[in-house]
Amino acid sequence: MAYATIRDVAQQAGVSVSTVSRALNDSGRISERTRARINQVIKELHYVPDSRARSMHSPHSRTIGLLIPDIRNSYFADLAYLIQGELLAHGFQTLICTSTQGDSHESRIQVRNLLGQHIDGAIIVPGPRSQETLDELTRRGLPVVYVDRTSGDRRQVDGRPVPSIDSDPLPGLRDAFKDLVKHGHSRITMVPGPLEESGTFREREEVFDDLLNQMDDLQDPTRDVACTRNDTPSKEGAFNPELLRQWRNQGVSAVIFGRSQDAIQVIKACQAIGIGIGRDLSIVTFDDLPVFRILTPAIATISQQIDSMGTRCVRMLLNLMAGSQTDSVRLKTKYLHRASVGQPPGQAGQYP
Amino acid sequence: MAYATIRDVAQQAGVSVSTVSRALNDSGRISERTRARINQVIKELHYVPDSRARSMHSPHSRTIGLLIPDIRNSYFADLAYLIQGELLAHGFQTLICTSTQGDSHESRIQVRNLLGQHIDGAIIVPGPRSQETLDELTRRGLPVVYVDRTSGDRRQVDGRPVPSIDSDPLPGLRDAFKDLVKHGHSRITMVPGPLEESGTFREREEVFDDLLNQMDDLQDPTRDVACTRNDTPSKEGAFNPELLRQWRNQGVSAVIFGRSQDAIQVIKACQAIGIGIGRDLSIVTFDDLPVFRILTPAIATISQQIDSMGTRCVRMLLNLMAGSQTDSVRLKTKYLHRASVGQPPGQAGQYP
DNA sequence: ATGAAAGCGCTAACAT
DNA sequence: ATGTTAGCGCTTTCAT
Repeated sequence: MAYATIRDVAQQAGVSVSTVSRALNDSGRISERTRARINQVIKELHYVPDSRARSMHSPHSRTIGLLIPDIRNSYFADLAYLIQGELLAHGFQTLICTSTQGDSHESRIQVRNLLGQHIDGAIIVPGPRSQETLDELTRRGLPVVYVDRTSGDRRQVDGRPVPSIDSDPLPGLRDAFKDLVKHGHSRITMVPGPLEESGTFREREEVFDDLLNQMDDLQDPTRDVACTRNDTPSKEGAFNPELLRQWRNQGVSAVIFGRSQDAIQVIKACQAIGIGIGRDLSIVTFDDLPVFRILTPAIATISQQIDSMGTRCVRMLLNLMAGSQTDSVRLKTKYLHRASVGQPPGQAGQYP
Repeated sequence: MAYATIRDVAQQAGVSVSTVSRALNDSGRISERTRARINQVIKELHYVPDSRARSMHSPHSRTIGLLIPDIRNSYFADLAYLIQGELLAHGFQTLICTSTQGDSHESRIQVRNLLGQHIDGAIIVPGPRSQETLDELTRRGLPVVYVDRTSGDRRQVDGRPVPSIDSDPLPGLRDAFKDLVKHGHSRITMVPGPLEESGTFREREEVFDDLLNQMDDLQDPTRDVACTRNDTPSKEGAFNPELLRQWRNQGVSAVIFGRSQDAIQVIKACQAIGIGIGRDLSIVTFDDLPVFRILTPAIATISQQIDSMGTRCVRMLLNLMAGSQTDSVRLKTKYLHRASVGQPPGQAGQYP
């Protein structure tokens, strides 16, 4: 139960604590003999240096905080996995904090905990909590990197913006659009995701709107769609079972989802009431989760380069901690066509 | 960048450090006036007490280590989520450590890190690493609970066994068996999962074998299956694409998976080569992941009560930390029939 | 009710 | 090459 201390080791080895400390850190000169003796004792006593006491001297705790909305989402789980691995490779520990999306009380506690640990930096997926609590972190000039989402134009105490790494929805969204049009869809709508939660969802919606407008001159029918969207009862931007009926009434034949959870909801709902995905309704969603590949039909996705997101954000943070200026990064999204995109109903046989 | 210290607060408030400390801990008597003044200064300075320095006095760090094999597995992600939430509710921080399953070097580092943090206890999903590294934790008499799997009959330094909470495969497996037989299957096999990784998989296999033997008197055909299994080239127990051909040759019409990953592999493989699940091949798998509900056909599962597993293991650990004897717990598994279980090919129309 | 002083486990000057 | 001494930020006697 009782942890052995450096003093126990010193005593047992018949040397002073500082000698043991030196042996621990390879600092200063030590005779091979005493070093061997000390290591011997360390083994015997199963001594492990107390990293807390250790970190009180250096300004570094070699611990990075990772704040993610919900680890149960496989997208974030992947991200966490990658980040923890990368950090470990650089000798840092990761303190993963997941908080229930909405619960600002809980997230406040989490942030407090992080701060209390005197973390060296933080990697954050900004959620709705951001504005309220994140200042607590950035205020002190703690190196922080935003991942997957940006969060307005938050600035650190020194006036520098918090660098972020996220993905540019345009390339993927554009190609998704093209693919849908190619398949004959003219009434396309979007379920962006909870708009109030992150600017990411808002941006996806805006880009979608822009694309619609650009198509305007070429594809008259899509015009209607823009109107369609305003009638949407889910102002929040998340999916809502009511939407299915509405789409049917308005002749919407394709939907793009800004958030995988919503897509999954729709897939379930469609299965329940017998709407054939890829036939009655074509869908595309952001985030290329493993699930989407094994569903029948497979779901077309707009993939974010999650691997490089994970590794690069760590690099960015380490850069920041080293004091160098670090710019925000946008990764390209990539559209992956799959069978969930088919022709609109009533056009069967028209197109290969 | 610089964190405010208790001294800064004391100075600013014009009191001594000990007074501030008292205000922080609600210990001792303090006049309302100074307390208010101190809290005021704390706010102004954004002071957060250093939990490391704090925990050096009490023998408690109020931090629990959580060791899980792979956070990307939604089953473990769920578990981690539940556990972290429950611990937070009890005022504990969770240090989540995920390590690549096989990498014993990495897991050793992780364990070192945990130990260095002077964690108050640990919740562990024992993996292959167990035997080698877990002793490091239990040896000191650190309160440890095993979750989801047991790990041989490891004992702590005081001779007490490490309590574990896992699930009894029998109820679910028995019902799965019944259901398969009811649907007319007589050649059933199992892919238990990586046997060397955990006794859990071995147990599932053994229970499966027992069930086969029990059926022996009643159902002659299942006898063949027992033989089938021994020919299996994957001694490790994990799925292997070769198996599909083999099953076809041997007339295996139903497979039970001890591990969801293997089931997912098979589903993919079947899709690729056009084997119809629930028609050509019936499958059942452990772990009722969300994926299995939305696949078509939906996959029959043997569900573990993950929610109570998550909350109860925390209770067990807290109990242990409080010094009380704690027994191991086995939760019941439950079979959930879904469309992935149909009749064997060639018997269509025979059974409703 | 508050302050002074000792000490938690460790590191980092200073000695020697 | 090793020991002594002072802290790191905090809690906790023991005084006052």
